Amino acid sequence: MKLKVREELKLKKQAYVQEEILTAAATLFAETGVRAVTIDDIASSLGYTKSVVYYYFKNKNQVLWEIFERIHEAWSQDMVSIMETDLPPAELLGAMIRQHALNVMGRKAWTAIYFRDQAELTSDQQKIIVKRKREYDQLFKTAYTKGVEAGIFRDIPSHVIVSGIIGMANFTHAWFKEGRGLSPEEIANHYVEIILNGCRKQ
Amino acid sequence: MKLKVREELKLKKQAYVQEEILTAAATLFAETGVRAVTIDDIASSLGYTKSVVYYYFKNKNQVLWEIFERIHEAWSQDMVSIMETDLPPAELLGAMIRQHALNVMGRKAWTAIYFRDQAELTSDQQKIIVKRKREYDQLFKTAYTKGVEAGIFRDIPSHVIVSGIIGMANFTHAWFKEGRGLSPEEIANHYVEIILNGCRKQ
DNA sequence: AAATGAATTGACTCGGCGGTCAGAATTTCT
DNA sequence: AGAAATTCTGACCGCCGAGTCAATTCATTT
Repeated sequence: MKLKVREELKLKKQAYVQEEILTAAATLFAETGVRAVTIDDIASSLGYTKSVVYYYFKNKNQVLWEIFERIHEAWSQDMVSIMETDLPPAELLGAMIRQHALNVMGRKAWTAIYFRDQAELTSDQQKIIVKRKREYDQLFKTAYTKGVEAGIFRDIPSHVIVSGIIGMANFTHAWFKEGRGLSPEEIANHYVEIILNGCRKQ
Repeated sequence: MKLKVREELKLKKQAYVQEEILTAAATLFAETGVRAVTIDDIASSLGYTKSVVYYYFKNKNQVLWEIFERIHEAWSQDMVSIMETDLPPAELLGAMIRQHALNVMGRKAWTAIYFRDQAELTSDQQKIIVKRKREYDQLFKTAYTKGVEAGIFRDIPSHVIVSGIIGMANFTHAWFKEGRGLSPEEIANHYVEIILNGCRKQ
C-alpha cells in the first residue's frame, strides 16, 4: 500500500531528474555534437558529478537514445493530430509544413541532434530512426499526392518536393534566433506560401 | 638548375598525396563525423600508416581545414562565374539555385562536413567560415532583392527565402543517390521551378 | 658506391573520456 | 532513534586516439 505511493514518488523524482539531464544534454549535444560532449560536461552543467548521470542512465548511448525518443514522440504526435483533421490537400500540406517548421524553430537543439548525430546511435537504433523518418516523410508525400490527384498540385515526384520542404524547414535551426526579426509563425507562413505557390498547378 | 626540377617534382608528388588523403578523409568525415574518424582510419583506408598522414599534414585540424578551403574555393568560384553573366533576376536566381544544388549532389561529402562539422574548427577558423557563408548568402540575397525591385518577386525578407533555398538544396545530400531515380539536373530544375514560382508576384 | 635527401615505419607518450565501485551522506519509513 | 532505501561522491581502471620521434628504407644524384 505505502509501497506503491513511495514507489511512485521515487519514480516521479527520478523522472524529473532524468528530464533535467536530457534537456541539458540535448543543449550541449546540439552545440558541438554528441562526440564532443562528455558526461562530465552534462553533469557539471547542472552542478552534478558524472556519477549522478550514471545513476540515472545506463550509459551515454541511453541518454542520446532517450533524446531521440522524445523528439519522435513529440513530432509524430503533432503530425498525427494534423492528419486527423479533414482539411483539403493544400491546407493540409500547408498545416504540416507550418507545424514542422514551428517544431524545428521551437526546439532547435532537437533538430540539430536528430539530423546530425544519427551516426552515434547503434545500428539497430539507426534502423528504427530510418524507418521513422520514412514514415514521417510518408505523411507529407501522401498529402502532396492527394493534391496532385485533386489537380491542384503539379505532378512532381513527391519525394523531391517533400525532401525540399523538410530541408528548408530544418535549416531554420541553423539561423533562426528567438526574439529578433520575424517570429517563427511569420517565417513558417512564408515557407508555406512559397511551397504552396511553387507547387500549384498553373 | 636541376634543383628546381627536383623541387617541383617533389612538390607535385606531395600535392598528389595530400589530395588523395583529403579525399579519403572527406569521405570518412562525411559518413560518421570528424570526431568519430581517427587519423588511423584515414591512413588505413589508403593502405598507409598513421605517420604518413602526419608527414603530409601538421595535425588533424589541418586536414579538416584544408577540406573547408577546397569547398569554399570550388563553390565560390562557381557562384562568381554565374554572377558575372548578365542574366535578368529570375534567371540569375534560378541559375544560382541550380548550381548550388548540383554542387551539393555532386559532392555530398563536402556538404555534410561543411554544415555539420564546423564546430570542430578552431574559433578563428569558424569566424572565417561564418564570414564566407554570409558572403555566399549575400550573393543570393542580392539576386533576390533585384527581383523584388524589378517587381517580379514578392517582397519577402530575403534572408528567409535564401535560407530556405540553401536548406532545401543542402538537404539533398541526405537522400540523393547517384544513378537511381532522377538525375541531379532534374532535381535541381524542380527546385528552381518551385522556388521561382513560389516567389513570383501573382 | 657513396652520399644526400625524401618517404615510411613502428614503438612510444600522454591526456582524456567512458564506465565502475565501494562507501558516505541523505532521506524515508517504522 | 534506528533500520532501510535512496542518492550522491570521488577515486580508480582501461582503453583509445592524437601526436612524437628515432631509426629504417627507398630514390636520386654525383
